[in-house]
Amino acid sequence: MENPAHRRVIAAIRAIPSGQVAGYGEVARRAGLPGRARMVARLLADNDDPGLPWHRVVRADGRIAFPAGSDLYLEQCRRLRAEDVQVEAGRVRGMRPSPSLDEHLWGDPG
DNA sequence: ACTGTGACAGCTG
DNA sequence: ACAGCTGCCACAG
Repeated sequence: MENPAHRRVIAAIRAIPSGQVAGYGEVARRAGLPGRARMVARLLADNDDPGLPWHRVVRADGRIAFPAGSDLYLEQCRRLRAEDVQVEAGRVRGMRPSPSLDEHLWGDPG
C-alpha cells in the first residue's frame, strides 16, 4: 500500500541524479517531509522496486547506512563507484559532517 | 497506552 | 574524524 507521503519520498529518491547522493533527511526534506528521515529509511527497507536508486541515499555525514562488510553495504558501495562516486572507508566524498559550533563561529582556518 | 527497535540527524566532548 | 547522548518518526508486540 502507498500513501501520498510515500509517493513524495519515492519521487524525491528517483529525482537524485546519477553520480550524486543525498542524505535520508535531505530526501525527506525534498519530499516536503522535514524530520521524517526514519520514514525514508523504512520505505527503502520495504521497497521492492529494483529501479529505485536506493544506493544514492546515504547518511547525513555521507556514510553508508549499512554495517561495513554486509552484502547491502558492498552492493551500495559498488553501485556508487559504478557512477563515478568516490567512496572511501564506507564514506562518500563531497559530503561533509554538520559544522561544529567551533567551525561555525570561528570559521574554517583552512 | 507503553515499550523496544531501526537503511536517521544534530549537538557535545 | 570518532564516540556518546538526545530527539525524532513509524511500526510491531
